[in-house]
Amino acid sequence: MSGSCFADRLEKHLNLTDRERAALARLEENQRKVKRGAMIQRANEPVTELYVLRAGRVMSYVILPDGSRQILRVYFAGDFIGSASTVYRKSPESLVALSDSVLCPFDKHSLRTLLEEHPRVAALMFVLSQMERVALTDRLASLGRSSARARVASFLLDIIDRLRLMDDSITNSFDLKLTQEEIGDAVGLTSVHVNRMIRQMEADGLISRANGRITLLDEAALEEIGHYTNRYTDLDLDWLPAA
Amino acid sequence: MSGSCFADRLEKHLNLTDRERAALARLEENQRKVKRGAMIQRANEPVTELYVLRAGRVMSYVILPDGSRQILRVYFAGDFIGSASTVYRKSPESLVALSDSVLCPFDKHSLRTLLEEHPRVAALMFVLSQMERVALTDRLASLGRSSARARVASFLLDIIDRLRLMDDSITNSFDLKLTQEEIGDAVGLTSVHVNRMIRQMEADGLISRANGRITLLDEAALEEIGHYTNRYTDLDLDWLPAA
DNA sequence: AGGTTTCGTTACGGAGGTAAAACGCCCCAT
DNA sequence: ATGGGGCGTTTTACCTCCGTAACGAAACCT
Repeated sequence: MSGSCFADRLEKHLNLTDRERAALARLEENQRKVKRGAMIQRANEPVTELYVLRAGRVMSYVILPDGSRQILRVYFAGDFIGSASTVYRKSPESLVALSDSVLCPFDKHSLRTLLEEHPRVAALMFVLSQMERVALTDRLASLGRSSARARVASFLLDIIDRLRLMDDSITNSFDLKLTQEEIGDAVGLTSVHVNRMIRQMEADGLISRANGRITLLDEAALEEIGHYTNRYTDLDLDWLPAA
Repeated sequence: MSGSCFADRLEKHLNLTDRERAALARLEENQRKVKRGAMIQRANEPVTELYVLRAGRVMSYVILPDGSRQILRVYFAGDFIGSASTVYRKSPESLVALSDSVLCPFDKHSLRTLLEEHPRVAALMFVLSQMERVALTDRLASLGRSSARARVASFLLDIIDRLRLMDDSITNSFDLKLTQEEIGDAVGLTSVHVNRMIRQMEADGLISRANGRITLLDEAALEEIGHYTNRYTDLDLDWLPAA
């Protein structure tokens, strides 16, 4: 239990000092297991905790007053989740586990201690939230005007690129753990239409499916259809304060 | 020219020390005036600068390969813009001035110096980008499934709430500085439909218009229609490292 | 004044939503 | 193992909301 998956993730982008790595690993000392379907945070309820997601899958969403659900983001191991609760008294979104997961909870005041002792970590958190901001603007552009096909294509590509960021062993297939209705709630379509698009993409030889796993057969074509470009690479973090 | 509008903005939420205020004011020493319509950053081109927007209006957008434009956000005096360029080598979005504006540019390495000397500023920047992240998720929810009416209503409310955040003298009317086509590109509609919605809302007594200014007559009804709640208040920043 | 931009309005067509039902599949209880 | 039961998927028919294209009116520079 030595490693910190959060530290591992950050080290994809920059070098950490031993002290920083140790401080980040300390965030993952407490571990809480949750089962698939468990509510981790409920929108509009007070929260004080945030989490490193150590294993599993979690999604965030909001329910609009008309009852429709908008899935905001799917998180994977190594992601830093619930971070809006650092800023807001009440959680702006709900968090639910898509599969059995391991969370490492810590409260805002541990965060304070961490930031006081390791100023550079604050800059890292700024970088992470900028990356997430840009990812969200890409989703925004996708929801604004793109066709159903484009929405589904870019959604799938975004998922696989983020999985690859965490786990080098990912090739071109993954287990989504989302129903077609949930995909619809993520990209702003009904399950009926998501189904049409997926089956069409399958017929066109762009993807294939087998027992829950989706395989992307022609990513270049999907990128074309989805107006997608991977933004998770090509970072410039040289300006970060020296270790 | 003593004040710093960026510092003023931050002080709406928390107390700064004199040293911090001075350091932030230093970011605004260089000022560059740009005219309406001027391109400040172009998507996919290398950038090294970011800006405090001291006066005027700026919008960010992307152009999708099919030619459609998605306006991501409109910025006002006191906003911190182009901040994605701290993380990415190439700007993920374009920035253009909606009115004659005053920008205070500084490069990533000044930012580094600032963060090294004032660790708490890094935490502040984290907070700002979390706030923006949440605002974007609200827009995302609005674009996902909401009707044209809802999109326009929540867009107008978001604008006025952000104006109020900066300027207490704003009451219930503002000069949008956007054409109906631009509103459409922000909320994912055509100008034809934006026009239908605006005229309908005017007929319903929810808004009124006079020489470019829009007045929100019934904000409660607009909030209902747009599924909108103001997220710019009710922050919890007590956990921030002590000054 | 003259041209350009923005606003306003129309008719039509299409992409995607709605509703409903059948089908497959996994899981669990008997 | 086996037979439901429930969830997810697939399919159909119909309909609505919004986009497209086009044009005239108004507003706005210069």
